[in-house]
Amino acid sequence: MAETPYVPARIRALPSWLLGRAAARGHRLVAEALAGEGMRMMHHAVLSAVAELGPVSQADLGRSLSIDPKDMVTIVNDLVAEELVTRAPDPRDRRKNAVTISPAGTRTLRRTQKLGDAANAELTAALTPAERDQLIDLLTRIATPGLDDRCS
Amino acid sequence: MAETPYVPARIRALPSWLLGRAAARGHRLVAEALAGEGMRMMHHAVLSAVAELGPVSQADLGRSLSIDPKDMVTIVNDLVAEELVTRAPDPRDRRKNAVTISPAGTRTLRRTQKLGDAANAELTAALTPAERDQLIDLLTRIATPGLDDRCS
DNA sequence: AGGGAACGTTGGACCGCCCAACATTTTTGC
DNA sequence: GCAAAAATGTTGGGCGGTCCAACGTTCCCT
Repeated sequence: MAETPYVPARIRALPSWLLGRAAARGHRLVAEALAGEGMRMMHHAVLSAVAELGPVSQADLGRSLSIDPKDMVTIVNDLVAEELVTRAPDPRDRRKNAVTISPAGTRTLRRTQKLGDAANAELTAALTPAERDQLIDLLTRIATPGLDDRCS
Repeated sequence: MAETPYVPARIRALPSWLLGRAAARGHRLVAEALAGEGMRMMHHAVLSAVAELGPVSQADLGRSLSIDPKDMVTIVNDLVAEELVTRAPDPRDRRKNAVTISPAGTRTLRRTQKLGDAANAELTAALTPAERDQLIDLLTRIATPGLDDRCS
C-alpha cells in the first residue's frame, strides 16, 4: 500500500460521482453474472418486463424501462433470435408489435433472475438488509424526478 | 393512455437498475449544468482533484479518480488547451508530468463547483439532508469493491 | 377524408470504459 | 557499474450504452 487510492473529498462527497461509481460496479457485476447465459443487462430487463407485463408493444416496453426505441429494436431482435420471445403484429393495432415471452424465455428468465439477484446481493454485500431497503427507497426517489409514485 | 410508464416490480427492486437510472439522471443534470462553462463531468472532476492534491502526476490522478490513463491524456490535453492547468515535467522524476492548477483554473473551478453542487442539490431535492448524508454513506460502501481487496 | 400523432425501423453520433503496444525514465538486482 | 524489470506518459483501437434525426406505415381525431 504505497500510494493509497485517495479520492479527493470534494469529488467523493458528490452524489453524482458516487452514483456513477456504484452504478459502474453494479453494471459490471450483473454483466459478468449474466455473461454465462449469453445475456446482457438490458436483455434481461426487457425479458423480465415482458414476462411481467404480458404481451406488450415495444414502445410501452421502452417507456417502462427508459430505453430508446432504437435500442429496443436491437434487444427484441436478439431475444427473438434466441427464441426467448415472440414478436407478432398486434391485430388490433397493426402498428404495434405484441411481444410475448416464450416457454424457453421463461426458463431462461428463471436462471437470469437468480444470477441477477446474486449479483445484486454481492453488490450490496456491505449493507444490512435494512440498509439495502433504504437504499432502494432513496434511489427510487432520486431516479424519478417528479414522477408520482403509483401502482406499488 | 399516457399513464403507462409502469416500471416492472422485479426490475424496480434491483439496486443495479436503480443505480443505473439514478446515475444517468445525475450525469445528465451535472453535464447540463457544466455545459454553460464548456466543461464536462470528467474535466471538472480532474480539475477539482488537481486543486486538492496539488502538483500531481497523471497516473496518480487516474488512480484517484478511476480514470483510464488514455482518457486522462485527453482530459489533461483539454484542460491545458484552455489554460486551466499546466503540465510540466517533474524534475525529480522526469517520467512524470506535474499537473498544477492555474489561476484561471481556480476561478473556473469555483464556478463549476457551484454549478456541480447545484446540480447535485437538484438531484437529491427529494431527500432530506439526513437522507442525503445516509445515501452518500451507503453509496460509498457500495462503490468500494472492498477496502483491502482491489481486483478486477 | 385529411391532418396530426404514434409505432417500428434504420442510420449515425457521442461518451465512457477497457486492453494492447511503445518510447522514455526510474528502480532494482547482479 | 550495468543490465533487467517496472513505472510513466502517450497513441491506437475496440466495445457497449445512450441519445437524436429521419422515414414509411398505421391509427386516431375532427
